[in-house]
Amino acid sequence: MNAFSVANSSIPQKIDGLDDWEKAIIDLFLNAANSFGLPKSYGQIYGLLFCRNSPLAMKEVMDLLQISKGSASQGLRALRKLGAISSTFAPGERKERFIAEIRLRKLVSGFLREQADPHLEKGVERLKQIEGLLESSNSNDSRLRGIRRHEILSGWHRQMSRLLPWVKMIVGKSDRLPQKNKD
Amino acid sequence: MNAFSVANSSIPQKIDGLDDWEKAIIDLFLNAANSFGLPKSYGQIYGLLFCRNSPLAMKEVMDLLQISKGSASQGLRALRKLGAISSTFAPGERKERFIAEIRLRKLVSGFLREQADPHLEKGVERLKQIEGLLESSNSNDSRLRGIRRHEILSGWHRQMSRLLPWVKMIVGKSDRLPQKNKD
DNA sequence: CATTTTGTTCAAAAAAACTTGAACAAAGGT
DNA sequence: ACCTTTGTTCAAGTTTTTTTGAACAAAATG
Repeated sequence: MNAFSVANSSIPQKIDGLDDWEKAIIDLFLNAANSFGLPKSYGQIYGLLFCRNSPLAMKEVMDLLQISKGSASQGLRALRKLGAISSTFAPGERKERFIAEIRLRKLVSGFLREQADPHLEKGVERLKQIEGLLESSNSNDSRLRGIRRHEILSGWHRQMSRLLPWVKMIVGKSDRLPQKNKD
Repeated sequence: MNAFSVANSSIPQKIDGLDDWEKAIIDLFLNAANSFGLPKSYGQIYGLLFCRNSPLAMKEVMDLLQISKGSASQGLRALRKLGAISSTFAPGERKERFIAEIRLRKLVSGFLREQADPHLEKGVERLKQIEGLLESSNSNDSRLRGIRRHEILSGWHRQMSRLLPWVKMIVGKSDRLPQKNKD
């Protein structure tokens, strides 16, 4: 190993203030966000905070990920609403600093609260609307079909309403990581 | 009620071969598909089939929903892959006819099989990739952070792998509809 | 074999979603 | 009061996804 080996291409790491493994994790969350129907930038932001021990300010997020003010602002706000990140104000400082929530149970329940629960509520309205349309239906065989379908949808709605609380409870109930018990 | 009342605007129904309640249900599934990250047209197609007792051919789907050949073809194929619809060939006929799967358990498990399971598999690869990057990391405090994060992600992966089978089992396990026991 | 029916594919058009950056507001500091 | 820092909002620009329809293939029919 001579002095040149440090410049060797096999040791890339930390080009833009991000380690290679951090980039990989950020990319992982970018893809995950996508599959959850969230904007890619939300995934990047969460991924970055997930990697870090200390809270980051919005400016740092913008610079490290090279995303715009608007994306950073909206992403951070949305993630906080989801309960995926939380913010702290360092004493004396004016700027808000963000940190990732890493408890899976919290992440899942936040996601379900923001995404699934509203749908269940809107579902109730929808069902009522369909009932209404069935009332004012000339009573032919179509109406009976409609009533059947309404029953099926009501059943689904009931089942989903039962399932979600279970999911929220089950995830994270199991053993925590065996290794170090730092918390 | 005189002869004019049948033309009254308060009795809309069945403009394009679809009853009002059917349009409402189709719209419901359109929105649902959207929230599941599927194209709207998939929702419409499923919604239409959900409403009907007898199987529909692709042409009928196209005409009733006023969507293109391409959308209908791709939508029907994708929905069948998801297990959300099944197809039959009427005896003697050449054309395929489609019918909706209405058992929630089947719908959920099909969706998870197609959407969630692949992600879990890709997750294993990702985790290995990150391990790799951590190997070739100069052992500073960043490396330790990386190892921690890798552990956390592994834990999440394990938990999700455990959760999904539960969800598949739980949904639909409960009572079927109380009313008529026609099946 | 020519024709009709049924269905697939895929490049281009249309629509939807996401990101950007400039304009604006609020809160300190000097 | 003025400047700087921090953050929000939103119209316009960019990217991604979805839809369309024309070209193609396969199978039955006369």
